[in-house]
Amino acid sequence: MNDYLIQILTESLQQFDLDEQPEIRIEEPNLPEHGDAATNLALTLAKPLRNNPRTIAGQIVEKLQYDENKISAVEIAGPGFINFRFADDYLFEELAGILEQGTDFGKSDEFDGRQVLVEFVSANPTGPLTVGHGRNAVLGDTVSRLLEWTGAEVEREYYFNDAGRQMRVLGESVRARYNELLGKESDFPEDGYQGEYIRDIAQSLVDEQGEGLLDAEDEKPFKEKAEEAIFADISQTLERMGIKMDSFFNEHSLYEDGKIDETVAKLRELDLAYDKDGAVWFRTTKFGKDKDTVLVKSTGEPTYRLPDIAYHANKLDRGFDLCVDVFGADHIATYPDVLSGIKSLGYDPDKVDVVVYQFVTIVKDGQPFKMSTRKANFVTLDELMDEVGADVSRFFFLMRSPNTHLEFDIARAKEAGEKNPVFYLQYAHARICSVMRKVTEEYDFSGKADLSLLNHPSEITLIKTMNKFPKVIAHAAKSREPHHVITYLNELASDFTSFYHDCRILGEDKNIAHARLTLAEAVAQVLRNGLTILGISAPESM
RNA sequence: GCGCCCGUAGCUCAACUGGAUAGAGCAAUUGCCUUCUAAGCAAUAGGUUACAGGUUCGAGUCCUGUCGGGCGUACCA
Repeated sequence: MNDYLIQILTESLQQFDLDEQPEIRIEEPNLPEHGDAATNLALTLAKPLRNNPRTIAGQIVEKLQYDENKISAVEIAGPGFINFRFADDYLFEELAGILEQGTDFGKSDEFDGRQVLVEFVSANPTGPLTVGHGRNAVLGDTVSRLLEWTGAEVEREYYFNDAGRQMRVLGESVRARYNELLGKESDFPEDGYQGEYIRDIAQSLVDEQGEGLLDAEDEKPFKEKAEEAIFADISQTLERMGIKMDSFFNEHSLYEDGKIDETVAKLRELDLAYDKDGAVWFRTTKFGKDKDTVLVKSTGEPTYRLPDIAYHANKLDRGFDLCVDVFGADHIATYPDVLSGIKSLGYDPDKVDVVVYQFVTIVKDGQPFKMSTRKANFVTLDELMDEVGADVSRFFFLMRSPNTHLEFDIARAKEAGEKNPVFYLQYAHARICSVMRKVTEEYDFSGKADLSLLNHPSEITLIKTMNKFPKVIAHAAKSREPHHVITYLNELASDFTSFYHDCRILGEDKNIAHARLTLAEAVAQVLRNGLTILGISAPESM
């Protein structure tokens, strides 16, 4: 419809002597009196044409030729908006289209054929995933789903590093617990991981190896065991949330294939890297920073920035058209350096895009809950799902814009009723399924329903709301903001329940019942498609 | 100090990226179950969009400044 409006408006614009074609934007008015679609075209033309917007709007409308099967009215309103009203026939056609498209309704070709890598979670295996990782994981997965719905081919990747200091400390922590379990002296590392899971891992080592590791040369066997156990745990947690990674990328491989050294060498060639005080520095002052940044410490160990640059170069080498990174606001500082780095190396930084999300605050018993992985004072994702389930968890992580702090009120999420917004959507779906079951017992429909019988305001509103779905998905995908889908589904569910209360199906005349049932089926389809994108189930009964 | 993000109803948050009278949910008040799920519907109340300027036909949205909050600002990730 948008394309059609733009087309007829463009034709009408030919009456003017314009230097360049203005961009025509169609928007949806927030008041129903203002029609179904509107354009501010006349307002933007006021300046170049040096005329009053209302006069221009009049001239545009005067010459406008439109199909009355699609548009029933065109009005000029306010300062010079042109408002369009859709014809009912057009709406009925669209409604029939929704059912024809079925599980594909909402898909578009916005990102058609593009190869996209979405990197997310990327937590080092030092402990169970926490609620903070949860937001990351669900955002990454849902952004992936959105991109898939808009035509992209998506690979989900998990980036990790099992070679750094964190992992060494992890190994030492396990070793200390292991010794402890065997009644030996242990010096638990000062900044060690204190969680109970460390003891469990140590215990399994005792079970498997007995005292065999007491005189191990270093922490390596402990580290390896921990990594294995923790990764198994992480994968299981992700699976529970409906997340399946396509690839795991170990930072270590960048050292093995020489990419780290290569990156430094290239930066040196460009005079963007230099030695000072035994370290290698990245000339970030060239990119507008007030300080240069260390790439390789004097110990010879790179800082995280260097592998990050090499890793992104690697992603682009693999031929992806777009690389999306999902990370928390605390990592934002490295992002400009990575972009500067890959740009210097000759890659297109526009192909890298970042979803930054703000922190999650868990509210337990009305009190904010401070978390720290090392001190083992956290809420794990598994604990969260034990409490509220995967559907509710996903929904809560997605319902806010990534850019805003997320307050996760466990008590509220646990209420299976009114206060919990997830159920509102699922309930609407379950209700439709229930009606469908009952109606098909009572009636015997054959052929297609006569949709022109739908003329109640609630019915018309519902159809219009459904028609917005593909646009919402495309917008959410482009902006990488899944919360738009939730906002939309709430509106749809709300419009449906109004319809449900205003218009009965069971007990009505057969033809009306058939038309309304068809409408309800379409709503169920859209709800299902939307929930599928969010990774939330659509139960048939509750 | 500097950089990034944010400040919208009592609370948690939207607002199609500059459009018309700023919207939902929760909490509050009031109606509605012998009829397809009341996990619901309808209605009322709640606002100087932190503050002060500016840009223009038009600002919650853009620019400047002030105040308040979060996160960075490590040879930690």
